[in-house]
Amino acid sequence: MKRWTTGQVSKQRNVSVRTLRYYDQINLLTPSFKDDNGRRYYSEEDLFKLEKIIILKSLSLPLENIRDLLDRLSYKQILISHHNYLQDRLSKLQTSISNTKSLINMIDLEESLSWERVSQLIQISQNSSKKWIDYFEVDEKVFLQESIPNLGNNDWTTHQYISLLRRIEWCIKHDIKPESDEGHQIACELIEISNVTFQGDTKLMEKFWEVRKLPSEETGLYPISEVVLEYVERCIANVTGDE
Amino acid sequence: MKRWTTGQVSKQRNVSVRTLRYYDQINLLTPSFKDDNGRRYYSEEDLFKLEKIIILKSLSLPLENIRDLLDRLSYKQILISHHNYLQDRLSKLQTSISNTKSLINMIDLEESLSWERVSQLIQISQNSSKKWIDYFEVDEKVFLQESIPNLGNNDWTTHQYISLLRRIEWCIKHDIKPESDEGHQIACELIEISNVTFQGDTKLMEKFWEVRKLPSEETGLYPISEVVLEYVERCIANVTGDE
DNA sequence: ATATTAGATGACGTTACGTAACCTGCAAGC
DNA sequence: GCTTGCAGGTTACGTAACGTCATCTAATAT
Repeated sequence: MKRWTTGQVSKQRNVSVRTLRYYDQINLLTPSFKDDNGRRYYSEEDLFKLEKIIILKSLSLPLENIRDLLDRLSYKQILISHHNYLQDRLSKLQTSISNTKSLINMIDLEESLSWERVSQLIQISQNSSKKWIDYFEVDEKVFLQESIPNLGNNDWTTHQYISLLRRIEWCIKHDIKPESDEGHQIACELIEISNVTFQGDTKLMEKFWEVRKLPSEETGLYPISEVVLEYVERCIANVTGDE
Repeated sequence: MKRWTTGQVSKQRNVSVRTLRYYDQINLLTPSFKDDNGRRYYSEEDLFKLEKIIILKSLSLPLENIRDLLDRLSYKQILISHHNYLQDRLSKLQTSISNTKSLINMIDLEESLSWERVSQLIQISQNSSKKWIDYFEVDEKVFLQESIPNLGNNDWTTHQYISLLRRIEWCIKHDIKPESDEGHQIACELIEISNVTFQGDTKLMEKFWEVRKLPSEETGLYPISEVVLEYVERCIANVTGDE
């Protein structure tokens, strides 16, 4: 049976020796064997445990909780929750990116930017209200989401739409034509989002846009005004007619 | 001229009152006006400054550096570097997700998973070697990258490829046929990556795959063995012949 | 024989605040 | 007039997850 010293584990797993000693100290990961001189030796099982710890830590749950959970969770459970977590961050990131792009565009267009605009856009991407525990209860839901991705409760699409709609409203207000560069960009992003959401299922997509036209009380979706819809259609018509 | 108290700013910008006092304390953001009683009052300019701070903080650069930089950077510069940062994180996140998915798949296939596999896949997505400064020097490069995305130095595609190649090698070693589900999945992901990279330019794509066949010394790319290439081609043939 | 490693321990430092204890000025209600 | 509550203030200590010395020991390399 092989055993590794702190230094070896440190290099292999890319954690500091100090960290390993710390984990020993707080009884999170005690090496399964100790020398007469107090040297730590880690077994293969210990390494697996460490791996678990690293993953759980990346869910940003505190070490104290990890200690309590570690033995009660299977590798698969951990990985799935990790996956949930990553997906969540992905969606938020994408919203952030889209907003940041909008801001940069606005600066280019306006030179100076109005205060409300900035604060509105930035505020959305802030607070990460979810706690780590949220990534666990889901269970089988993941696999469902994997086969029918990004529809319904997965909120990144929604955020994306809302962000785009804001931009469109802003364009309308500032009388920027759908034929302009900004209009072109909006169309492209809209198409991309639709593609991601419906994965090429054009029928489903059309149906979705039909639903969008209904008042929001009936659908529970973010309402879209007639003006915006018209604008969107003109944007897209402009692009698809292009080539 | 309007002025806001700590409490108002706190609510509006979603930072704690303590944070505002702290920023005052360390001379990062001193309100432009103070009461006889020591009450802080923030001007609109102060709020803009706070916004800058929040963005810079999200680049995870320490407050001390922010203090030194704050007045020397325009809003646009900050936003662009922020954008760079977000893009970087996005690419890493996507690699992480892909790796995590692979791991989950492996558990499903093998029930137990081999140690080396796990560690290999996880290690890639770790250390974020980049420092915040890296997001600044770039300047005009961003816009170039925006028009020709994901080619060359942008390393998320590379990571994706490498991760996929690892999976393929693993499949070959375990004698999993390209016609299997796993093979199908690999083909799908390959196609998706290619689409993202080349944005539908099939000619460029084919050329790229030709280049891939050359030995790596000449191209500087990650080398692909003949076996793998053949496997890939069989996977893809299998999918495109499908429907 | 000596120098260099690779390990160990103990103690203090760090960041960006949270939190508790306690004080102040002012408007509203009794 | 008095209390009460609230929104503001200060001072001071606490926190997480280690990083960073300083100092010590055992084993290996030259």
